[in-house]
Amino acid sequence: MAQTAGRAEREVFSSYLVKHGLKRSDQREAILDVFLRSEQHLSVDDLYRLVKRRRSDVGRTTVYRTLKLLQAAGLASELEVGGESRFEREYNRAHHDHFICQSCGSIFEFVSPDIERIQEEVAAGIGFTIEGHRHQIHGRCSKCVAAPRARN
Amino acid sequence: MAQTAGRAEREVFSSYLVKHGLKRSDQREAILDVFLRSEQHLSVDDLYRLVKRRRSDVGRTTVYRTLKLLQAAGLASELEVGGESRFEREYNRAHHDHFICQSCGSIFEFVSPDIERIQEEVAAGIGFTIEGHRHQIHGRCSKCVAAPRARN
DNA sequence: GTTCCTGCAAATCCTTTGCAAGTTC
DNA sequence: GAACTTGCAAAGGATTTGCAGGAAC
Repeated sequence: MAQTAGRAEREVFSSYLVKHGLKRSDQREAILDVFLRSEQHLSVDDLYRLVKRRRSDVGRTTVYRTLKLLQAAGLASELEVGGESRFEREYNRAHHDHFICQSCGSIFEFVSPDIERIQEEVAAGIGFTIEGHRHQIHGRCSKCVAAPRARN
Repeated sequence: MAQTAGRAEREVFSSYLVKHGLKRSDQREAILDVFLRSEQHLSVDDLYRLVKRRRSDVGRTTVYRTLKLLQAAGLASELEVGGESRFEREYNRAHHDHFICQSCGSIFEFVSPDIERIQEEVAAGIGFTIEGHRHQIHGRCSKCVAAPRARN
């Protein structure tokens, strides 16, 4: 299942490399693999540590470089949470925004066609052409509201 | 007018200092002054350079430190534009979000009660309690769409 | 006088870059 | 074999911190 889920992405990455005259490497495959299997919204360091467990000879630099490739190939997208960069899968995923719990750090995704539409209207009102947006809502998730022993 | 506009803020800052056992200083006054008079959305460096013009003996460190105080006193709030921290006046200002033109860099503010309301509804749907949010829309402003010679 | 402030330089933190050695095609 | 990759160490850029001297109260 996880294999299947990642197959398309692996092919996209392969094609991207070929198309740009780049080469495959074990490190790149390990990083992509870990990225695809892991939970969403990992920081560079999360990813680095996870990959390191599998191949102790991978350097942070390569993780940074590979993440750039994954972004360029449309497989990963970056978001910023509390001043920290995080990455999530991007391929074939619909646009969405994020709720972030200040207490436990968990991230929930949401989409609101209404908000998207109103954005367009407001933008049109001042002649602004939208190319993208970033919408993060922070607060407390239901668990943390119920049990208010905050993590920090 | 500018004087009048800033008077309340100057008093808030004074009270904040007294209340916390802190002291006034010429540097702090100069920084607050420049901050209040200048355009919105300045970077630390913008502010530093502007203050430096008036008092060449002000250090970057003091600008950083004073900005923290202004935030704590509720006079300034931080936003992040393209990986760069920027600061805007916060005191007695209504909540608003930002359009950012990728081409010329200008920032427009907007508010949509509808979006705010829908946010609350979506949040309520998953039992999330909102404490704040950050909503930035990027694209091209009307000027830059009309005259597509981009700045960068 | 005590406590707080300031600027400088040094230290962090995160990310990128130069480079020599190793891989891929 | 030519071109690309890698990891390390060094360099960068933004922000913070230690500290000795100076200012405010």
